[in-house]
Amino acid sequence: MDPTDAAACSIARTLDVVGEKWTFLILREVFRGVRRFDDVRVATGAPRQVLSERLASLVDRGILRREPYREPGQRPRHEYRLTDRGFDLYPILIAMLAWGDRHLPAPDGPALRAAHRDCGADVRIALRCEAGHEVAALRDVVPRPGPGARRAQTVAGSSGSRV
Amino acid sequence: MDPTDAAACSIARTLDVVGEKWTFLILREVFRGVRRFDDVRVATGAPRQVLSERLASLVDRGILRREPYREPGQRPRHEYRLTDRGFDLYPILIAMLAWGDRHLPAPDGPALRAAHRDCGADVRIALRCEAGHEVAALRDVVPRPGPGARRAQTVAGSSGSRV
DNA sequence: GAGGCTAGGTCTGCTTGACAGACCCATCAA
DNA sequence: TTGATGGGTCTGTCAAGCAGACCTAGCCTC
Repeated sequence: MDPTDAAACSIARTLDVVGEKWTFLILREVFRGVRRFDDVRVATGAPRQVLSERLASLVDRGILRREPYREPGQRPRHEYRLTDRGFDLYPILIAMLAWGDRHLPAPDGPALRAAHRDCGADVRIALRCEAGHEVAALRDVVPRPGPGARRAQTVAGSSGSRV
Repeated sequence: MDPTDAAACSIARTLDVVGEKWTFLILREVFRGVRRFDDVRVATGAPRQVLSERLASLVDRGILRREPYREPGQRPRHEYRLTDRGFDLYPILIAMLAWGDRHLPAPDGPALRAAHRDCGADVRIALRCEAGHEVAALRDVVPRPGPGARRAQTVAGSSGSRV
């Protein structure tokens, strides 16, 4: 895949929207229900300017929406909530959580879990193909060119043997 | 979660390792079987200095390993291969691929697919809890504090109603 | 009305990383 | 020896991050 194809690659497009640390940390907080500017700022450690800009960008791109609210005795304020489109980013965060839990475990165990609402057990990523098969091993997932690929190149051909 | 807890959060730890665009793009290429410095450079468009530094960092952190090889008539070279630890990052990329396919589709369709080796069908992320339940909706995944959380705070308590 | 408080935003100057382009070094073949 | 080149490093410029300070607007109290 050369940069021409990279433009058609969904991973690259996703990265254009969320491919940096602060954005992911903000999404983590919003997923957890932390929605106010200063709460997010304290939780993530993001500088105000960075946070302000990222929140605006996420709203622009339809991932978050600003919801006005007002507590008695205070001025009107806004909180940030996920759109459906934003909610669909959750698997990325769950996958990151899983990788970190497994490969970079914290001494006291994780601070955050993703749990199944009904039974409370931890939620994990599973892989399934559209024909309905369980894909048990990551090595059973292979990259293939899709319809938007521009060259007739074999994906794994150019650098020798398989992954 | 304040920055103290953030240090125990697996998402943040994962982001410390892979939380930026170039790293993900490099991983995409290596997952696809593109392993040589210049091939990765051309495919990702990364400047040499960035690529060199990121590759070294991924090797340092045990995600990639450098494998020497030598083609007849050429000097010794290295290619970059995934470690098992690196391979476990695949679900993150698959989740990104899915999000991009769905929310930012390319006009000609995706350039890259993740396919099931045995049957060729597209692989997708599914969610399952450790008690064995299928988690059909993302909204059935709820954040919970884990054992490493430092405060007795309720996760969703501080900003009002649920996500 | 004035004054105080503060949530969220903006500004300034400094630091750090990205980036383009150039250069460098080591290994091979002729 | 020379020439080619893969992978790396260097230099100067630009852009973003960052700390700290400042600003504005809406509310309340006096």
